[in-house]
Amino acid sequence: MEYQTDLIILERTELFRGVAVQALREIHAVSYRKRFSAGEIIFRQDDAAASLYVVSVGRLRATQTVPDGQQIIIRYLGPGEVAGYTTLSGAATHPGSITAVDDSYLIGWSADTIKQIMSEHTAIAMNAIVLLGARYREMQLRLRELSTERVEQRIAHTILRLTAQAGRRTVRGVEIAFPLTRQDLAEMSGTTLHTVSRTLSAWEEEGIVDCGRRRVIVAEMDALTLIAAGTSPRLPNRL
Amino acid sequence: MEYQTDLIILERTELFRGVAVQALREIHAVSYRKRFSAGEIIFRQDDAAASLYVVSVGRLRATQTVPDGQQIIIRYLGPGEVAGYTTLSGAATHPGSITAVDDSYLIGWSADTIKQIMSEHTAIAMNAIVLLGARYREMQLRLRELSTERVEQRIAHTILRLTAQAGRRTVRGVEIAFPLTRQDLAEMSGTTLHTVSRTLSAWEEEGIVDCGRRRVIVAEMDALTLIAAGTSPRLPNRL
DNA sequence: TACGTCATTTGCGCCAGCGCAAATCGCAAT
DNA sequence: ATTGCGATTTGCGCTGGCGCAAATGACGTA
Repeated sequence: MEYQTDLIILERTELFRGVAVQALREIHAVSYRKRFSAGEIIFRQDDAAASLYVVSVGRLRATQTVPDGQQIIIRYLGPGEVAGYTTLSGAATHPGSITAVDDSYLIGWSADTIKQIMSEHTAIAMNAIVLLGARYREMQLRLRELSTERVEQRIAHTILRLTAQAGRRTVRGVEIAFPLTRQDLAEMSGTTLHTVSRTLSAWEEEGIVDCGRRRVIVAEMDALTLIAAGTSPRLPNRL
Repeated sequence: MEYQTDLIILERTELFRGVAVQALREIHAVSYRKRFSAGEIIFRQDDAAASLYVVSVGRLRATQTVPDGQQIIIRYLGPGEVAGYTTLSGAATHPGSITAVDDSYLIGWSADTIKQIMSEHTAIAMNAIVLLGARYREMQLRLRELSTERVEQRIAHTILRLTAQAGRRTVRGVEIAFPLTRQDLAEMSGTTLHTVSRTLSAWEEEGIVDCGRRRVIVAEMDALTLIAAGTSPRLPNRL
């Protein structure tokens, strides 16, 4: 049944979209399965790029670290998403690290295998192009946000992005479906955990969010969207 | 001879690397040539992504604009570089604008044509993946810089990147080979033209750079590299 | 040569958000 | 329960760098 599950994941993965089931079986046959516990490191920054994974179960976090210890979070990866695109694009080493934030099962291929697969299946190469294009565009957007918006807007955008990617409807609102500290939010928004904390407290007071330890629930999506757009009334002393 | 020149450009373009000359001729045969004067717009943000260009002669600037008029510069494109990768990756519209900063000649293909070409030549699809991967990594790097570094370092990084991309050796140092305002530098570094001006003035005083109207020459590459790395002595009142 | 336009420089004041530090809280394990 | 650790909150002071505005300078044009 793991076999079944993995096949279903592969079918749904952007990278393998439109590939015939028969081909998918072959691709699956040359893959390997690997388990990582929460906190384990999948790739370490600057390690040789030797494999590519698709997340089957769990969640990963991609980060970039600076020598002095600071780091930023590039993105989170959920089921069906691809970790290690660097392996596709032929770079020698990983530009960042990838860590499991939940216990995770990954489906993997060696660099050679995946290149072989791509050259045999044009559709997959095309999918890779689409996938990388989308990520590139997302980065452009974030770069723009970071350059032009103030902290409150950026935090709002970050949270909105997370709900879109891993939101779960609950009675109290949309919950981000994995543990997330203030520090994490700060590393995604380009600020400090202190500022995130203050901002969330203010929003909580207004009933826009409802959050606790490592948990964020968005109660009023619309209000958050307004803040993200920068069109919010901008209360004189929101903080 | 334009035909000759274009073929040489295509041969050297990352996108067509490793493609047989014969195939390249065919690819060239289905392309069109287009001239843009300095200041003309090649793509407008949110326009339909209908074509892809390779720069033959000249230089382009890719930007992203926010409704309120602010913009950031994503990158500059010189001879041999690809404008409109969005067309490759199947997005409906351009995520930003592209403008000619010098008089430029571009070699273009329609969206359908380029997709056709890619599906016939796997090597080109692979090149596209490499190309997008490199750009994605560059964006990750810039995002990290913008999140973790202070203005002075970011400006230094920006200038170093530009010299690497379009540097020209002169007796006075390495010159950035196209007109570049303080505002442009600001939009690449995530700051304001005022701060860029102040910073350059300080550097000029120390003999690190030598710049004028729309022109930057780096006299002491090493000093700039140190500043970029954040290891510079950090004079108490550098500004 | 004079003029208009655009780029650049620079002074000055201010404030968003950072850094530090201390207190509190919540969860898990013993 | 108790203890311990990590997450979170919050107060306080400071400052990097922004915003405004005015002056100056460089270049193209008539």
